[in-house]
Amino acid sequence: MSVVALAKIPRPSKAQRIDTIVESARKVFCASGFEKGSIVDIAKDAGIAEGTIYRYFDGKRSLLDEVLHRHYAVFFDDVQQTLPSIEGHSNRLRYLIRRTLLSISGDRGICGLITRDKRPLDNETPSLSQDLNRQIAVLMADEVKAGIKSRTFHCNTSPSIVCDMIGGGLELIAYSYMRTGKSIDVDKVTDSISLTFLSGIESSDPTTESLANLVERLEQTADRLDHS
Amino acid sequence: MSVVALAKIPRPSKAQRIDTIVESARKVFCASGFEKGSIVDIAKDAGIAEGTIYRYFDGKRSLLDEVLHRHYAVFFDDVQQTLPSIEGHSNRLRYLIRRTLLSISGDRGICGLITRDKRPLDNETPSLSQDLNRQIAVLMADEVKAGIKSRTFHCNTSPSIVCDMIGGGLELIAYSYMRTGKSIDVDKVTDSISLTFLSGIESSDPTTESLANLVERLEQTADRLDHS
Amino acid sequence: MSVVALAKIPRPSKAQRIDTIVESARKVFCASGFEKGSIVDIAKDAGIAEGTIYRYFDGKRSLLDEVLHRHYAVFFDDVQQTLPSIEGHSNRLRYLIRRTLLSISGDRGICGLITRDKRPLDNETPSLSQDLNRQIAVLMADEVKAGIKSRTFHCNTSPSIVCDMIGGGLELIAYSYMRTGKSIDVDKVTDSISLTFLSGIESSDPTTESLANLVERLEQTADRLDHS
Amino acid sequence: MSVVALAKIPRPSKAQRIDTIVESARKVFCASGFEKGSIVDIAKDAGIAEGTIYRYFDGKRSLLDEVLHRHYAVFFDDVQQTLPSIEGHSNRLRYLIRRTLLSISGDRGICGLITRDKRPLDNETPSLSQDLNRQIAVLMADEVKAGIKSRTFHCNTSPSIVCDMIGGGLELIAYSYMRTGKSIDVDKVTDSISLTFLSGIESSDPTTESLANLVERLEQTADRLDHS
DNA sequence: CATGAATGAGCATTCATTCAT
DNA sequence: AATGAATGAATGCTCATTCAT
Repeated sequence: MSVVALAKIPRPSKAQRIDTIVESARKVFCASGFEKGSIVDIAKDAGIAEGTIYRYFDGKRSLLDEVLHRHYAVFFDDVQQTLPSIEGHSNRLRYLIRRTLLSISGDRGICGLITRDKRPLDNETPSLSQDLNRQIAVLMADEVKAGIKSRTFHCNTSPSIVCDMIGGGLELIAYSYMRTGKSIDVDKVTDSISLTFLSGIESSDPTTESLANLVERLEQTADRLDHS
Repeated sequence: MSVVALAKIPRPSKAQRIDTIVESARKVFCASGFEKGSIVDIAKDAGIAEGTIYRYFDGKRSLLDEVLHRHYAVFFDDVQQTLPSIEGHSNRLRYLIRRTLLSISGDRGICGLITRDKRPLDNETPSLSQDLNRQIAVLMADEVKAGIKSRTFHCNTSPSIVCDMIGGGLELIAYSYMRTGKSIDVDKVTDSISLTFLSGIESSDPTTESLANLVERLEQTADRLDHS
Repeated sequence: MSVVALAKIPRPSKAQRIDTIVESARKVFCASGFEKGSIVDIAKDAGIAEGTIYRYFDGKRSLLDEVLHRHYAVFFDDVQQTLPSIEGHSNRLRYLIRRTLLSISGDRGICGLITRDKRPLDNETPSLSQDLNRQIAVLMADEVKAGIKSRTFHCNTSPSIVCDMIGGGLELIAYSYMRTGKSIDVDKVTDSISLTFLSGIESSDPTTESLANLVERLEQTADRLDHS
Repeated sequence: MSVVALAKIPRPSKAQRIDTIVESARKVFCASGFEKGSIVDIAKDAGIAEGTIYRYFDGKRSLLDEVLHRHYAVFFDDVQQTLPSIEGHSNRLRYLIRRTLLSISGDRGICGLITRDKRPLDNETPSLSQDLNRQIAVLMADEVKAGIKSRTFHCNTSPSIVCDMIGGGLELIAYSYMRTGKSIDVDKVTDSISLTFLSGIESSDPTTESLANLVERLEQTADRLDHS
């Protein structure tokens, strides 16, 4: 190893340091949660002194914010670039669901962190995670509202409740994933959720029934023509 | 003061003691959350010494478990007595949703507690609350499965995902209730949720309609052919 | 040693505990000052755990307050009982000076503590010591004011400034005592201070003297004239 | 941009650097006190790195010393030039008092610093401020001693105690100024202090009494001569 | 010379749990 | 059985000082 090579690593750049710290924070918070994850542990994991962390972050909470921010940033960048290119409110909702599921299944650790530390309620500074989760919900709600306006969706239900059901469902699926570790079949789950809130689960709704009947009559007519 | 009068209160029975403690724990945990609610506060509220609590409970976590257990017991007693008397899987699901909403809106305090301390994940002893929430989910899932079997519901979706959506939706509504304090219109929300997962949000599909038209035209043609 | 005797010591009473803690706090604060004196040191000196201190005191500052309070309590009890029995404003001022000097020379440790931690200026909760020092100043100022009213003292000077001079002088003497450890001759210093602010340091004014001489010569002349 | 222009500022001289640092230290210490004022803040204010400070000063305490030293230097330069030109020990003492009061009221910031951080006692390196205050005391004490020698002052009191009273009084007035912000009427306070230690506060001092008596007897003698 | 990142000891405070009484 | 005093480990955070660059 040449002297030059040695000289190249000794002091990581500011960005590298921050990356190291955030990554260690992510690991520790994911493993122990925000409350139980200690600064000492993060410093140890990063191989630095506790004080160093405070050079880059105002405190524990700021660290958590950065960890979450980085996680969500990827998600929102992707969504903002992709969403406009999708036609149809149903399809766009499908995409949002699928993208969220991918995010969940792609980073089991942080998913657990978000899953646990989501509810502050009394904390002065609410965690970043709820804001971002809320943004996803808003994206979905906007889609539903637009869908209702364009008559794609009927207005028998409240958009916010539909989104609560989608969002809450995704959350529980995420949580189940966290606990069991059983991998998520993204496409299947996306289909299942989409189908449920699009068409419901009732088998005997009028439309479907009449469609079935019509098909049956069509077949009979075809048969008649065939045999004529 | 007579001896009899003295003898009447002197030592509360074991059950009474436990009741006192659990009730105080409920109050404190609801007010401050599990982490921030301290044993000292509970003991003070119960008018006893801290040590006494440890005679009846293994530790803080056990106390929480008992608080939650009692809360859910009322719920499940009610459900077990009412559910069998309701006909139709849709109606039974509706009942479960409505009953859960009532439980949420009826005890804002404990709802907040459950809402916050739901996710342990790494704690040795996982909170009781998830088990009980899970039981509600199981009740719902059973209903959906039975509905599919009896052809009331179609099988294009997964029962567990439907239940995740219902349960998750209820959770988010509960959380929103906790944060805003805005009272829940139980019947309206029940309708909205039921409609969503039963019939979906899609208007009658244009495709289905044109298909009907097409069939009609085919039929007319067939008729004409028939009668020619 | 009997069993009974053994049983008598094991758990010190609440008052004893507090005494132990306050005494240790006094020692530590006197030795290191308030800022540098640590709770750990106090606990160690008292032979107890840090947490125990917090059972009896709200925090570090409360401990200091108690230490100072106890110190001043003796002083003020004494003053309140003695002051009314002394006649004459000069004598009462003398007593206050002397009593303060006794307090200073009698407890070199706490004198240093007060001497050092007297000036908060920006702290939210000002230390108790200034309040109490202020009380002494008020006692003295009241005496001076009453003296002026009764024409014992002339009104060419401001009572508050006289008291500042007495109080400030005592403080510097205390500080000097702290640094050198040289014992204070209480009576001599009392005399010196009293003389200074009562009569000042100017020699009988030459003008006054020559006037006296002149008068004497006039008298002698008068005598001679008389007897002639 | 020419090379010359660049070359003109690039490296401040050692003296300039020190000046910058000391001035920033003065600002920070005055604003936050010695303990709470941090090296980082000083470095930021000076627009340099923390490490640079340590190239010019041994540590935080040295910085404080230099700040105080410079403050007192102006004072002592002035005093040394003015004092010799004043006749009479009383007048010289008056001047010293007045000059000190001017110093106090002229720089409220550093006055607070001195007022607060005056008493180290156990610190390895005692603050410079006491030494300098002591020098003022020495100047005053010299004056008093000389006054006693020349019979201007009587020797019933100790010079050091008189100076303690003057110095301590000035200190308390300074502290009061710091706390209230109420401007000091330099001339009035000077008069008040001077009057007090020169003539005392007793209205009926023996000299005055005997003078009154002498005058009375003089009048009586004159009367007798008149009537003889 | 100057930098400023890194250090790491130090501190006040909290609280679930234990155990002597 | 009940008490509640005592424990002491654990935590987030500060900052004077050092030293590699």
